[in-house]
Amino acid sequence: MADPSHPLIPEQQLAPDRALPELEREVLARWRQRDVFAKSLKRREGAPRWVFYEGPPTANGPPGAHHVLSRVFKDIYPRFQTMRGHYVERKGGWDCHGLPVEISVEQKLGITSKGQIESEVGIERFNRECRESVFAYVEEWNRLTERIGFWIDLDHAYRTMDEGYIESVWWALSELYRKGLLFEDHKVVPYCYRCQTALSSHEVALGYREITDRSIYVRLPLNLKGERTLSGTRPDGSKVEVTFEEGDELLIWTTTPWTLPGNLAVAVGPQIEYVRARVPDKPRLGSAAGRVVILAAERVAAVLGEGAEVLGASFPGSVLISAGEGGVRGGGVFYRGPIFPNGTRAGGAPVIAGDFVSTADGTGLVHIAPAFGAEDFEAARAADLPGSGASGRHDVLCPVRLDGTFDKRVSSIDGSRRYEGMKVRDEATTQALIDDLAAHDRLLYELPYAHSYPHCWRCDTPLIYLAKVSWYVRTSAKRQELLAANETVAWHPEHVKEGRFGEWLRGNVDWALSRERYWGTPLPIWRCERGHVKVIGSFAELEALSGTALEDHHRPYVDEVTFPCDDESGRAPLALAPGAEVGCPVPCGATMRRVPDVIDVWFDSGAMPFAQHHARSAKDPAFAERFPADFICEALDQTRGWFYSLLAISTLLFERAPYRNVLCLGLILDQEGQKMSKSRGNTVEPWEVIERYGADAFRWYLFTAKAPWEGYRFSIEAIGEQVRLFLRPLWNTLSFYALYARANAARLSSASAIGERSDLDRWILSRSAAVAEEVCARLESYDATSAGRALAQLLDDISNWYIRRSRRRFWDGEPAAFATLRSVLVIFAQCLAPFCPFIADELYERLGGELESVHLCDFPAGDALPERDRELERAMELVRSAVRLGLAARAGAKVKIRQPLAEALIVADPQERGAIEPHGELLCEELNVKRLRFLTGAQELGGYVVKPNYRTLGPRFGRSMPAVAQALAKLDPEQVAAALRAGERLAISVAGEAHELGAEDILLTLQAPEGFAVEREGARAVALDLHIDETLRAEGRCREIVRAVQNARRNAGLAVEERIELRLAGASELLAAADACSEYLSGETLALALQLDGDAVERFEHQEQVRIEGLELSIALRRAEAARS
RNA sequence: GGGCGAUUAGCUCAGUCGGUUAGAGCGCUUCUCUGAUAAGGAAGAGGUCCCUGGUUCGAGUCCAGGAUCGCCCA
Repeated sequence: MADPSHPLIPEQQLAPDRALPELEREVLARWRQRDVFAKSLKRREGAPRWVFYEGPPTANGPPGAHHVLSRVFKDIYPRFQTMRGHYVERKGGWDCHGLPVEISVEQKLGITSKGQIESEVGIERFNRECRESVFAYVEEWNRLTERIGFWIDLDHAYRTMDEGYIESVWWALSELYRKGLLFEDHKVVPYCYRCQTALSSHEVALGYREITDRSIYVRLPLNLKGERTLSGTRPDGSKVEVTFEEGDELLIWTTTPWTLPGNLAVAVGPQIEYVRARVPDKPRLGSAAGRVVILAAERVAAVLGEGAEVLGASFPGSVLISAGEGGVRGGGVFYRGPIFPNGTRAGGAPVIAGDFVSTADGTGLVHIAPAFGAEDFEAARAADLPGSGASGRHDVLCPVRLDGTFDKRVSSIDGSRRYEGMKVRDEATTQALIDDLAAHDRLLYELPYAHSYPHCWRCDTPLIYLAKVSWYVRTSAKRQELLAANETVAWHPEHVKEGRFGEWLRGNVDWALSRERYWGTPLPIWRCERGHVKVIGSFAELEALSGTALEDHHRPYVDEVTFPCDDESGRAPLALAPGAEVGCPVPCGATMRRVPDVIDVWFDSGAMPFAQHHARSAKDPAFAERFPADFICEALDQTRGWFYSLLAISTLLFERAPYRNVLCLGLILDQEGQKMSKSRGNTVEPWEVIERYGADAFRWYLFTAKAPWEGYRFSIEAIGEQVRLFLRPLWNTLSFYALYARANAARLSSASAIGERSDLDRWILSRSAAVAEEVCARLESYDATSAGRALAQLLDDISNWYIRRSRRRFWDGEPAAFATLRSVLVIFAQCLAPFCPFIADELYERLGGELESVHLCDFPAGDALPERDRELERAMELVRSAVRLGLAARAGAKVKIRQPLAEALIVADPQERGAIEPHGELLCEELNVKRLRFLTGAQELGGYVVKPNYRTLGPRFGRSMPAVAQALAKLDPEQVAAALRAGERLAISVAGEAHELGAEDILLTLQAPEGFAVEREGARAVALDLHIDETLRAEGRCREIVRAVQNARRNAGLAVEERIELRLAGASELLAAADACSEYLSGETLALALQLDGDAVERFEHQEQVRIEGLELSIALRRAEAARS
């Protein structure tokens, strides 16, 4: 049995320059062969679950660097939690439905419009093509997933297009319907008339572009004979009276002239102040000069120019309002409508209230076309206008057809010309409308207007907003519940909770579910001609009703399933046809047909907690055991995507949040901070990174470069740097261990006892325990970044301090050193396992780990860790700081480290001295000095500077702090130092008052003197005695010679443990030095024979000439074995 | 236009509760060490902590306003 605390002799030497990608492929093969992932799960069967949900990607395109990002973060925490003793199932998933899939198929089939799908291709073939293309890249996804070490069960991945999945979604929808949370309504949606489809919000976001539209100011004459005086009240209670006259005009502004034929009303801000103003006589105001128009007081100057005459006092918008909830009011004004004939009755059109009206631009009066704007729609409906689809009505005035043309109702103002068939956003149409307004004296003027406007991201057609019928989930009714559920979630980063996500929930609107598309989960809603609705919750239910069993519930098959309506209410509700509310037979008996829409794909993925297990009940154990998730992780853009759809569905169905922790990831940008995109050509291909540097390097970079939600400035070089800084030194540490363990094989394998651990051993063991604890705590709180940085620090401690300082002991084959290094490396491998699963496993394997893989280990914690010795850790910190100072002092004095010096003077307080002194030998070696001398006072090394400790004194003295600082500056520093050292308190006087200061209130800093080999840091300093006597000089030379010989050995290609014969010749000073230390020299260089003479050294096969302190030295050496034979 | 986040050395990033000399790594220059290391050590150059104002004895840190960038939304 392999005890990690005992030395182990590796079977083979490890090349220091081992190619990591190749190593990783071997580790992968080992995992496969040993079935490690399955075993890691098996080991934890019956343990408490820690639940992970996979947010399903779509596999119809190749995976990119950002997918690697999310997949490695989806890997590290489940791996960690498994090591912590949890049972962490990881079921894969694929998002199959949706527009991106449809579009790739459209492109493949060479079609460009929705119409062609039905007329030329047919839904059956189209969906078959979709089904096939969904997994076009699934092989590459699988390959990459495995290669980056993302352990997830792809063999049992859920797929949103599977029959079982769809049935679960149907169940969810029928539940929502049962709870009254699924309903049908009009809604204004962004719409592409070329593609003839509504766009989802994130699609709209893709297409914003800066364009210049023609905006116009339009005058709408009041519908008024003579004059009329209206009174009103301001919010502050003051009364207002204003008289309108025949000929007064409402002034509106629009950037979309084509929406005017849909006009039903004008909205004003009830609390905005308006005025009657006379249009001045200016060229551009042309024919309107002298007219009286009504607009917001604030906008007069901007719209009419400086100096426009304002008639009378201003009045609040509420005065104007003529229609509101419940229909037409008593007061207010009307204007002559419709602006363009549009099939509605001519007469007075009302003024209504609009909260959204602003005076930032325009006139403060907004023309309202309910079918063409979401705000228009809401305002008109709130005012209960006919033609707004208001309560109980389904008569939204929408004189535009789905192909983006006006219908036959729309004509020119005088009725002379029909606009039917004209595309609404065509320039010719805009021109015709403007000409028409001008010809009828309605136009004030026109103004180019540059703004950001959404376009279809596929075909670049400017979008229009159009009222359409859609099915909704009534999420807004559960807003409080959604917010309460959000409260239970730990977000990483935290600000998402109250910020982006919280804001989104607070502004929650109902979830528009319908998509007029083909490849998606069909909406399970059937309706008869009389308007009765049935929502089907299972396939069996559908079969029972229709007698039809389907193998595939996608369109078009499901569209063909019909059944007689069994409604027994005796009423035909609305039937979508106005005025169709009539009686109905019992049972109704009319044919029920499916509503043709499919559902938003976000509903698919949001249903995954239960749908992935084909659950159709909250009590289904397969679901209930795995709900909610402990952890999910996706990019930040999922806030309104998956994060929301999961929360909404779970809250509405199960009244709780579906996840406990959410990790949000940022974007991957290129080096310049630009978004990566194929068109920019700045993408970094994952495979390139992996093949060059390996998956561990990629992972390590992503984990440790920065907080993952901040986004990455990513380049392949940045990953190379991580190899150089972390993975390579790590591998070399292992390689070092193997090298010396093998060189000392005989001694190590025969030694039964490890022997006593040195301070350094106990120090690195304590450090590794400290870091293991920290890594564990950080990973528990989803902070891989600082966990990884702590590990990097530990590696530095191991490799650049522990090993460097212990080289001699490794060289001598001291079992305690090997045992220590091995334990430390095993702990390191275990801590590193979730981060870099490949190299960690290789380390563990090479170190003779007890189990088949590091990934089957428990995370090192508690009794499994070496004992902490915090005092030792602290002492070593002080020692290393003294070393830093000493080395700096040497550099300052330009004395090489190889030259021994007699003495180092250490200034330290008694406590520090107590910590450093036991490690004096180490300090001497590192600084290459013979002795240490400790000084408690700084007298010999310059003086002290006394500074106030603002941290303690600031709160105490507040604004008299400067006086305190002044008082302290006046004291004699040496006396202060002496007094504090004696444990006395210090009396000072500030503004005539006496105060006492303790040691904690004073900072003593050393004043560094000029011209001495002294370095200081705070109150510590190290100085060096620079006097070099003959003994020291000879010793220094000897070390130079040793180094030269070692170089020669290396140049000769000798292995570290090979013995040599050595001959030196040259300057007598050097030979004398070599003679004086011949034992040391032979020992260091493994010379069995040493000859110092001026003889012909050319008899040995390797020789070289070097200069030491300007003196010549000839070195000749050969293998000792060669000499014997 | 609104919300969220970011802005610290040439580059990539730390910076705790506000505490008085703002750090690390990379890169650069010089030196040094080395029989594990593609490494290590020292010194140097390099900073308007985005700007302006405020709070405070004291602001990279807190507050307000602004700029720029990114994301989300209109």
